[in-house]
Amino acid sequence: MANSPSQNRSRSKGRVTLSDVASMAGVSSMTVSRALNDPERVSEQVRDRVREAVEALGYIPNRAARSLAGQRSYSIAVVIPSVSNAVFSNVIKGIYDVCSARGYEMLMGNTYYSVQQESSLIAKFLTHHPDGIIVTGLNMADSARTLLQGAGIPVVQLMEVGESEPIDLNVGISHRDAGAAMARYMLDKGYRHIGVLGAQMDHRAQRRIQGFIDVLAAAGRYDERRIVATPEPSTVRLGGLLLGDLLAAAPDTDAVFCINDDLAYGVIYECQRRHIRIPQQLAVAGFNDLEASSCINPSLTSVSTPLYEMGKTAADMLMRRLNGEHIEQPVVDLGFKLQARDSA
Amino acid sequence: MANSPSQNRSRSKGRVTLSDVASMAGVSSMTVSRALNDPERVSEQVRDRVREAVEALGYIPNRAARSLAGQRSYSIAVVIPSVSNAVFSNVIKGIYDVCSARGYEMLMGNTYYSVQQESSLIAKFLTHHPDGIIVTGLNMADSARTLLQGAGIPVVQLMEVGESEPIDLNVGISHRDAGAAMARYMLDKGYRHIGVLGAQMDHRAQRRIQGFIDVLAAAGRYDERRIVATPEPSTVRLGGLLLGDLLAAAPDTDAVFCINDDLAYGVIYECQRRHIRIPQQLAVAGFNDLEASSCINPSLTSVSTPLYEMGKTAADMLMRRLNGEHIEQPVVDLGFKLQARDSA
DNA sequence: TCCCATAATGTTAGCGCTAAAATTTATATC
DNA sequence: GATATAAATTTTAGCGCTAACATTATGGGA
Repeated sequence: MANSPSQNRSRSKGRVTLSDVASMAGVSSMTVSRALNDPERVSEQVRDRVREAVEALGYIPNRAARSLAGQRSYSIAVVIPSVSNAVFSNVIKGIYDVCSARGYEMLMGNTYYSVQQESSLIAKFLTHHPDGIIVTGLNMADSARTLLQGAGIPVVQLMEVGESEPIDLNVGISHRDAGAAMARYMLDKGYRHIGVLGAQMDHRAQRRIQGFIDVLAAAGRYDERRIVATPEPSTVRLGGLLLGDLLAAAPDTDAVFCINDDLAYGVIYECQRRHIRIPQQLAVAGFNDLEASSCINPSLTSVSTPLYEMGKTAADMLMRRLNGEHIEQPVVDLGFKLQARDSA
Repeated sequence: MANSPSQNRSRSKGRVTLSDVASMAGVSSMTVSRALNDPERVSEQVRDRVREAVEALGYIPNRAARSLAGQRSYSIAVVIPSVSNAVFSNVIKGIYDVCSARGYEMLMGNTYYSVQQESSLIAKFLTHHPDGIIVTGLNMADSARTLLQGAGIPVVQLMEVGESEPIDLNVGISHRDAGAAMARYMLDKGYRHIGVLGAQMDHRAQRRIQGFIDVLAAAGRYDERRIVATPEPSTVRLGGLLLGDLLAAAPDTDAVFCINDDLAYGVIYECQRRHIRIPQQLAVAGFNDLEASSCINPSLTSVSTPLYEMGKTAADMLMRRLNGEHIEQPVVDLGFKLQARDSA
């Protein structure tokens, strides 16, 4: 009972602390700290005694104390539109794999595609004083941009490149180019009455459509009636509904570019129900090339985007910056690949 | 220059602190703390002066210091198999919505379906001294269980109920019952040569299969050849491959229960390629009732599970516990619904 | 008038850890 | 063996905040 920690009326919850470990191991608490965080700098025998004491006492380090004393949090903040979106869950995995391997924690938050939410989320996250922050996209509220610029930590803007000057680091693809590439592909294949289906029109989706439309217009094939877009969240069901709208407005449409694969699946299912043959009567293309796109019937022509790599690259750049390395190339365009399949 | 903060050689990074705000507002730092965290207890004029000073200085609170001084972290840890799984992303959204509304941060980590990873993740998270923790499932390594029991914080075990005694709180559904319900449904519909396709056989998937098989066996309809399972991660493509294996082993199979909807989609696509008519030649059922299941052709019979509600309920229970409320019902079974559609 | 309750604010001390400087101990060099 | 050098460890002093207690104003009611 004599050596039970903190029987006094202090504020402590009676947790086992570094100094408990230290007195058990017969060294100073600083030595224990080093034995745990920088073992090289401690003699082997001390290291062993510390390890024993840690195990015997069930010591769990306190990160809040560590952050406060060390003036860094060993965490990075990740601000994305929505975790429950297959696109972002792949990106997150890339970030996660790098961060967890380096001992960094991830603070994750959803903006639900709202710039206001994004700003308040960033403000909230900065109270953790993360060592770095990854945000989605290049366009954000001025308030958010100001916060990030003043935070004094590395910032990675993820998903898109080329639309505007990044705050700091930037990894992604050119959504405008990707949209343009798809338009050229469809024109090359001989389609002339080409429609576009869009939902949850975030900045990237808008850029894809813009790139697509610009090419159509340059070829004299732009027809406003064939652009069907809604701010609603994108779902498979919605793809079918939007196809209905498109065909009602422009029945002679012979090809349709869906702003993402989910919509395209919905379009394919709707065509099956309407007995519209793909691609003979209607060509269909998607975007992101999700796993199912190569399995569906007909297999879906889509734009393959390096989602996992984007996350991984963003986190890698952040880690290198945190290690004090110079980043020779602050903007990285990872490129895309048009995956031609049976649907178009 | 006299009032610029921390020009000395201290360890501070020159951040704006509470006492900077305090001296600008002409009050003590404790009063600023109260003005920010418990505004009711501070006079209106002081509140205003503090707010002005905060804005003028761009003060950002330091959560590490707050956690350390307050002996709580205002964060909850969430341990799930994989964020990049549609099932869990729905659950996460439920947790996230509750937590962020209450000012709690979420620490999220992936176990990638490994109990070892789960244990080390839990150990890592406990260093943050989260105010509560949500983990997936009832079965975990003994070491993890011991850690959680000793952590002295509320624990919610999520996704499944009824298999064993929970550590603390428990929200989910009975996967065994759900599997059994599906088996009974198929038997009622007259199918007699029923197969099962499984992948990424976590504890829940195993329970679903077990419940399914038990009912088949009781009806004298269990045939080992028709159980095709793999530990590989579940994908749409894999569904098609497993169907091939099943039909090779037992060509007279007339119905198949897929352990999740992704596999079922793959089965449907493969049947389309093989010109197997669903449900006439082969009935197909899935599990989880993802959004696309009602849109695919034929629409997929599945078991609808309250994913978002599970997350929300788990977080709610945690919050109530953290507010000191008594939880009269520590185990909550949210139930499931067999969604009969055209595929079976 | 005094007394006591209540509200508003201030003071003190310390949460558990680590940076930096100070000290001790081991090792190499002549 | 003395000296210089490096390695291992300890000491000191906070990091920025809040719990707990102390103090000071404010307002009735006797």
